[in-house]
Amino acid sequence: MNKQFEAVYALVRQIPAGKVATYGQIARWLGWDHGARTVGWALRSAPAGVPWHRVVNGRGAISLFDDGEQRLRLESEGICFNALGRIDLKVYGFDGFVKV
DNA sequence: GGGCTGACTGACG
DNA sequence: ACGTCAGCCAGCC
Repeated sequence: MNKQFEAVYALVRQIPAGKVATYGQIARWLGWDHGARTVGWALRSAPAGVPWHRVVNGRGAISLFDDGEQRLRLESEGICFNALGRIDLKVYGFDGFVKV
């Protein structure tokens, strides 16, 4: 487990229920201006306890192929999807990350 | 050490 | 708003 990975998990854990964050947002928060992909990769190995389902791509859509499950989890947390199956980041976007 | 892959993003048409 | 192209980062052959 790398330190940077833990930083990602720490940030994701800060996302409260009913809110979501984007890969790029987390990436930039960590200083990886163009390493959003790495964030997704870190989440790929995310340990239990990390609400990875609250992380979506910059367009507010689920990039993961198992969108069925992820979407279900988000909806059970009070997050509504629009007709196009995307999340309104202006409403559910979370930006209250705190440095650890 | 070299090259490929991926849970992304921004720009362009 | 959607599809395509190119760029960046870290891990795994």
